[in-house]
Amino acid sequence: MERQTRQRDAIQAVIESYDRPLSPSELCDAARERLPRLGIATVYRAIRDLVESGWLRAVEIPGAPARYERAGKPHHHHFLCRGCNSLWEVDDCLSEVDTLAPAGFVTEGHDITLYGLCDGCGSADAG
Amino acid sequence: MERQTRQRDAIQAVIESYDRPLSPSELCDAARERLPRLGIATVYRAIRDLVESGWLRAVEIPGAPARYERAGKPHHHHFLCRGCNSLWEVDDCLSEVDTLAPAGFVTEGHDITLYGLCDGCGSADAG
DNA sequence: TTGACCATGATAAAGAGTTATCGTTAGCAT
DNA sequence: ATGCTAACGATAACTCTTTATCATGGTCAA
Repeated sequence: MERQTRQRDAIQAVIESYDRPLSPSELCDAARERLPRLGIATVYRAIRDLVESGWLRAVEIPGAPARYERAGKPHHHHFLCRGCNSLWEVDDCLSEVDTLAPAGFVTEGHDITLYGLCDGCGSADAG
Repeated sequence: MERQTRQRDAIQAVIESYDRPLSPSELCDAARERLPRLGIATVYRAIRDLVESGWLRAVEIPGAPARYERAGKPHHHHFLCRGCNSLWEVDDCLSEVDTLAPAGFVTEGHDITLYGLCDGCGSADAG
């Protein structure tokens, strides 16, 4: 990533403006509000370069394509809404999870994913 | 699944004999030790039917194809080894995780996946 | 034992996500 | 302003997993 283009400006601006991780297609759709002709390949290229440079971080989720969020945030986890399929941040973490592995196993990290309905979908569902 | 065949016998026996969830290809490879000509399509058909009947359960993992384990086990989580790529069971669970979601969110379940090196790979790595 | 028909095995095809291709556009140093 | 060339956009191709196809074989009731 040597040249700063309007496309990458838009992609980075979208990442900064959202408070939750975005999938490549979500990211593309959001950036197209500024640049309607933005191609999905450009989004993937930008993601690759931004992850490589340490600006962006991949968030892997069970049974779904990876989402991406701004790197450098404090340790946290995620909540996947089955209503709107969007991924939300959960600030807290139970650090004790790293002690759960059997004896002899070396735990290097962990992922916690919560499932359910987000604020909006839970309200809509109940109404 | 109306007829009990040698193929399904072998597939179910493999599931019973392993103490960790298996991916379709792992399951196929293991069952081929008994039935060398076993086809991957047969494995997928058996998995579909066994999940449908409630005998087998899918385990979703971040960034990897689903694994399958015997249904009906007590609630537990998993450990993914980056050395041999196999998935292990972790018996304990911190039930407090269901309280982490933001206010207004409805938590219906959770997944915890630990990452690192299993007993065998950790020892091999260290040596 | 026989025979209907379900399951199998090999392989093609589907699907979804991601990457490569290539002619064109545009960022940036000069 | 000019020119080099990285980046773009459209789309084909690829990867990997999963499902469909269909002739053949095996199961199980009679």
